Amino acid sequence: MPEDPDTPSQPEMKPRLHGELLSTSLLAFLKNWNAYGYQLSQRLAQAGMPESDSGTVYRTLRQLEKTGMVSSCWDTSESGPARRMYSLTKAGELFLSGWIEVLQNYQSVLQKALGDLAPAAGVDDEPAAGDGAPQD
Amino acid sequence: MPEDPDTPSQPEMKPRLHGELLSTSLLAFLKNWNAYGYQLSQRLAQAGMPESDSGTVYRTLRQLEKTGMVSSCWDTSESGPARRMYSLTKAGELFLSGWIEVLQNYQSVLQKALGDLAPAAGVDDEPAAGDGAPQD
DNA sequence: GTCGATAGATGCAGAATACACATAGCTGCG
DNA sequence: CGCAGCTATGTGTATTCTGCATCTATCGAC
Repeated sequence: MPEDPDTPSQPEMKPRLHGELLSTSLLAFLKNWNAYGYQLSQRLAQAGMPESDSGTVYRTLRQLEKTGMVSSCWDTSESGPARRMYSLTKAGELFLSGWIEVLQNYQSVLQKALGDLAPAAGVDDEPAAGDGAPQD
Repeated sequence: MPEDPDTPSQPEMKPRLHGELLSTSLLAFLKNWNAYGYQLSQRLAQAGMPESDSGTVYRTLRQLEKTGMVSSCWDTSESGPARRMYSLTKAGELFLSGWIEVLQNYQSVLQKALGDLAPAAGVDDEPAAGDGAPQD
């Protein structure tokens, strides 16, 4: 399909939860709440997150298990298909807390940029690097 | 590479900034501040973000331009190699503000989960996440 | 038996990424 | 000059990740 000058075939830039956003969201849910994939997938949607592919959720959970962030076991106590119950490991907690600084910086960057949302004291034209004056 | 039973070859789960985290960080920096790739790459590190591959930063910027989020032009006013100056477009601003809701939910999820884990920081506490505690 | 909901997983094509490397302009220095 | 080192932007490529469709399987209702 040739591209017309009138119809820009720009790829959509719609928000989607995956990668580290998804991983950390899952870990966060598991912090105080053991759960299984299907449940987590639904909570994500209920929490107002952009819709995630359930296949990706399951794969992400397995990968988190492979890296030792979570552990799982089958739960057949209830009727219905067996569920793989996940729980956060020590390593997962550490990883999660390590992400806090990253996320806080990230939030800070975004809120500074958006000015009106951040109740910060002063909004400068220059981006304050937070840790100090950037020297070139 | 075969894995030795002695050396746990678990993939490292270190925080890394890419994908939408990287894209939105770059857009945020450009909100009030026109800049070029090398500069942005350094600001990212100065802002406390995990180190990002500069190649990825350049490619991400080009991709953001392709999707109309930013625009660029060469700057040869200073001595040294030419710089590709980027500036945020209207579409970029809209996309950025559209991300705020996602981010607020994301922050809310993490902050709820991390409540007791997070180091004491003067982060604004705004529990407006719609639902309450997760329950079965 | 068939339908739908639950619960988990995989195959595949296309996209994104990390790492190494390439290019080019400029500065300092012996 | 030659040459190293920094600035500034990119590319090649193998690997990984993602979205979508599809598949298995259990259970209750009809």
